[in-house]
Amino acid sequence: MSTLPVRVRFAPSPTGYLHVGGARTALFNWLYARNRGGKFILRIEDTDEARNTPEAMAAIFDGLRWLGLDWDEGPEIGGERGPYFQSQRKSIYDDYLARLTAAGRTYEDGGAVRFKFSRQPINVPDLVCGDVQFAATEEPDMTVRRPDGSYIFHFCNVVDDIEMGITHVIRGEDHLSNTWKHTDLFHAFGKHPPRYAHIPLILNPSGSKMSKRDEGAAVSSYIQDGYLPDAVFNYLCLLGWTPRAEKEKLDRAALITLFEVSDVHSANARFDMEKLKWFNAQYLREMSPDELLAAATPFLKTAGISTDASFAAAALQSVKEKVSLLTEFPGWVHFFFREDFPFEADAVTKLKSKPENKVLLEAAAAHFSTFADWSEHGIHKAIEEVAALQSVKPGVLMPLLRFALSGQTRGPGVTTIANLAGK
RNA sequence: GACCCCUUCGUCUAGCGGUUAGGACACGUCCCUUUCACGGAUGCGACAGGAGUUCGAUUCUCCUAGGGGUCGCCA
Repeated sequence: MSTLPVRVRFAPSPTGYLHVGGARTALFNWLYARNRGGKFILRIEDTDEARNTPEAMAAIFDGLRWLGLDWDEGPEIGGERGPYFQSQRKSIYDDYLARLTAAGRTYEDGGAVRFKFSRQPINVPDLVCGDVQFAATEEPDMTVRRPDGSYIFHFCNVVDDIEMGITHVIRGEDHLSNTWKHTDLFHAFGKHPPRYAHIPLILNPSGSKMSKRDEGAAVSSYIQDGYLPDAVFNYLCLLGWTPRAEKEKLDRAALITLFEVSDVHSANARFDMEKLKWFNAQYLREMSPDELLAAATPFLKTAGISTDASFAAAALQSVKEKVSLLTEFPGWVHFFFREDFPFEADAVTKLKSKPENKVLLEAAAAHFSTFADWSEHGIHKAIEEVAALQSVKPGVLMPLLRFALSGQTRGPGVTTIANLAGK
């Protein structure tokens, strides 16, 4: 048994946005490397100059970093086997092409260079799909270099995997049908192909491939929509893989320990935003007040709410089990931070229709103004006293007070609101 | 069209010849409760179809159907 140190790579092309499927591929590669004590390499496949954009490049880096997928070799990090941009590796490709030509495996065709397939049956052993047999091909020989001297994906991909010492290729199943071509190339170079693991695709809720128009296709959308990286990380793991554990909510350390690439399924999985939201809510709830304040502040700021107030962290805590996304916080806590908060129109009409409500509120206000013990306990006691004086149950007073204090019919406990808002 | 992968509740899945087919999300009901939630309990709900192998198929084989993917001088 070979015990080569594991070297895996994520090789995106900077031509659009970071696709959630790509992120999941990166995630599985990362998990595998971390589980095996190997290296996770980031390689940018930017051979198609016309389609590359700086924005797409930034989206890849930002998305991976947001998810906590740090790379051991690659852009901005460096490494022994660089450069890690294919656009900077032309001389290496030239060299490999020369070898192929010396072996009599290429020919020119209209200025382009084609690779002569072996036209033998090819077996692709796959850690996920098992042995996949491909009959001798009848496809036309594959172009590896364009007339302008630039190289084609399949060629660069194989050359780089050889040069970078990649031991395991974990990638989307959409590449499975082309893998025999890569195997043929490896053989032509006199190399053994790496171990392959083709992971299932992520489908949209209607069962077709996720595309830019589908909700949640871009990793950036999760950042914007108020998801937590740990929640997305956890959920993505569960799409195509079931950790051998009693529960589904698992932290990174546990996921690394449990990860086993041969446990990955071979069937495609549909994306379920509701379940992701559930995970997000779970992770939100276990955040400390400081962590939550830090995470939610940008979203509150966007809504025009400053979190400088000393009670900001406590205000967020008071509603954290009511929300699933960071973007929902402003709608739940805005009244803590401003004097002119809006009142729900329907509720205003409904409450005003009962004249006794006015009497009750005025009585409460009068009583509160004389009350000294402004703690949750003290406030609760005061409310009970007012209720007793007015001969109603405290439960009648609570909704009125909540509405007067917050303008809403939902929210934290009345005593909590009153206490945080201050006398 | 050819080739490749896949097929268990609505969704993600457990299962690796004998199970009352289990769990999670969602949904229904009940409890808790000053609202909204959380939480707890409970319910609804699946082996695509057909042959074969076997004492016995969700599980193994084949066929059909369906879904997805690949067949570029895109990656």
